[in-house]
Amino acid sequence: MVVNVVTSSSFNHHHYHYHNHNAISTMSGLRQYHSLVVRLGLSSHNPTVARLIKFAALSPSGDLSYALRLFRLLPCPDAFIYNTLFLALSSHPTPLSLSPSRLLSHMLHHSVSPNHFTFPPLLRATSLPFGRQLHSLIYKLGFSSHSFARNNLLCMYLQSGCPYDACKVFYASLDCDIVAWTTMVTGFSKAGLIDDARALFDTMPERNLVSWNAMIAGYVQAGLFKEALDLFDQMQAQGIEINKYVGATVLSACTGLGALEKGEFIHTQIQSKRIKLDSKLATTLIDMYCKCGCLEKAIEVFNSLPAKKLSTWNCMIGGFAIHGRGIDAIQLFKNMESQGGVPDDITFLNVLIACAHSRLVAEGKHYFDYMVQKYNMEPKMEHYGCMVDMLGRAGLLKEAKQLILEMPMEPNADILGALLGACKIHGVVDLGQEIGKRAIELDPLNSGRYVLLANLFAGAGRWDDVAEVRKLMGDRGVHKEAGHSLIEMNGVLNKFICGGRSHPQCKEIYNMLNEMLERIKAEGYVADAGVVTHDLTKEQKEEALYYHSEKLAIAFGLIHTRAGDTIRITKNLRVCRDCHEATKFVSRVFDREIILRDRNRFHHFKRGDCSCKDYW
DNA sequence: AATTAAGGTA
Repeated sequence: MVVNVVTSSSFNHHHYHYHNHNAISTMSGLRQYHSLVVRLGLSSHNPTVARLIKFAALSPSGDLSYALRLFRLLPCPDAFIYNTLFLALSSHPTPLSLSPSRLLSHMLHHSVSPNHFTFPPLLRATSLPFGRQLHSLIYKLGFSSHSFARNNLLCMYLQSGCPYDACKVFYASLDCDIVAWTTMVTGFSKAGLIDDARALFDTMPERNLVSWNAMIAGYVQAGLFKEALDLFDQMQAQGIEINKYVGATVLSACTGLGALEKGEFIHTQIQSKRIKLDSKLATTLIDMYCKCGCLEKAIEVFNSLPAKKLSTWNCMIGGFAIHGRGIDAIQLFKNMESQGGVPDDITFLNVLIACAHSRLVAEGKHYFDYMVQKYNMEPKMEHYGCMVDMLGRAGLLKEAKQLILEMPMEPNADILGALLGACKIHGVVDLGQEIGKRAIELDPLNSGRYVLLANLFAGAGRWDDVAEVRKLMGDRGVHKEAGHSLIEMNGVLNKFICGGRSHPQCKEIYNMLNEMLERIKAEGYVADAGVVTHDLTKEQKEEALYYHSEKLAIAFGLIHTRAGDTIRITKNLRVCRDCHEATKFVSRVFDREIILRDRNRFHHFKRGDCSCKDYW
């Protein structure tokens, strides 16, 4: 743009002409415009410079340091400009040289009065203790009943871990709006006060889709998936329809439970309402299909996406990994690279998990080196953990131990736990004892390592050591996590615990279970009493095994399906070897495909075999 | 001249 002679009378004309037809869209455009502004002698003209600051400070393609330079050149910046900078500070991820409190001091020192656009972004840019000073300033300046200021004040206290202070503000105000209520519900949930969140939710004077989603998401984040789905059902019963946020929230609840039917129902609603699959929703949907055992459906959704973000690739690679389809995971990784995708540490973690679960040791080693060589990435603790798991499971215990010694960081309990798990699989008691004790000391409240160590001793017949581990657990008040299995049938979730008798169809289920056991025994199944470590008689051990929650769930599944059908079960812990054997027999004898999700991965049982090839 | 509450992957 060329400007020749500009007289004061023609100036406004030129200025607004530019303004209307040449919106700033890049930093280089902004620089050009800035030089024009300088030549026009407008560098101190607040409304003009404000436009520049706004773009530089807030646009994703902006440059905050440039905005600050422009600001410092202004002799008398106005409230709008300060507010714009507060907004920028509140949305900037990294801490800057300019703190919100210094900027506010500057503003007050220059006698610029805050207005009702000042405090909301300022509160979001700060935390305690400065937040308290803002609180009193808001009162002094008379903004305490301004809903935007108050709502952001609540947010500030809640995000600073002070729900009590938020409560004081909240309950002192008689005219809280729906945003304030919803903010409190979210804040309580995030503070772990899920019951208080629900109590607030139940007493809200009005609710909208955002409030419903906040409460449902609170349950999901607390791991209370069943409660999340129940609340969603209530929401739908009131005729409220989903949007993409609620869709994503509820899908992740389905994922947590392995509730495929419900997940499919949500997918159908998303389609019928023509909700666009943005990257978050798509990732959630793919993850739901992966973790509910429907890998083919996940692939279908994945392939239907016109553009794939890194998170989407990661999710799909992870899906192949947990289903034991290591080769497919690697192939997908290669496809991603060939399409110009750049992997991150999660991508590599998923590739390594895929290798570990599919006994692809050479490939795993290759990708572990490759992430360093090709992408210059530093393997994190999790990557080492995965390598230790992979090597250990494959029986390469010495290599696994060596890797732990060579790691640049101190191994944490997860790393040692992975090696302990390998010792358990391969019956290596001495190393397992040493590693197990260290793992337990590092993370004494995790029950899993005690159980693993006790089982390792039990396998070697070292009952005194078993008793010692159990006593240690008892003394520390650590309890073995109770196992349970879930199976969804006609939209109803059925939960079974070991030896449980509370199901309405209890009698039928136990009859079926006994019939099932008789038939598979006739086909050669023998109970593996070695996995039960209590000091019981052989009969008692078998009893305990026979009524494991997954066997109850399978019996229930057999009642409600026919030959050729698929039974899907979600278990919260790892499946035991005995149940794994029994399930193989059931798949053949009763001609069912049984898809079992355990804590770590999927097992697809078909015609007497499992997809994990007994490697898990 | 402009603000606030809700979602996913590891």
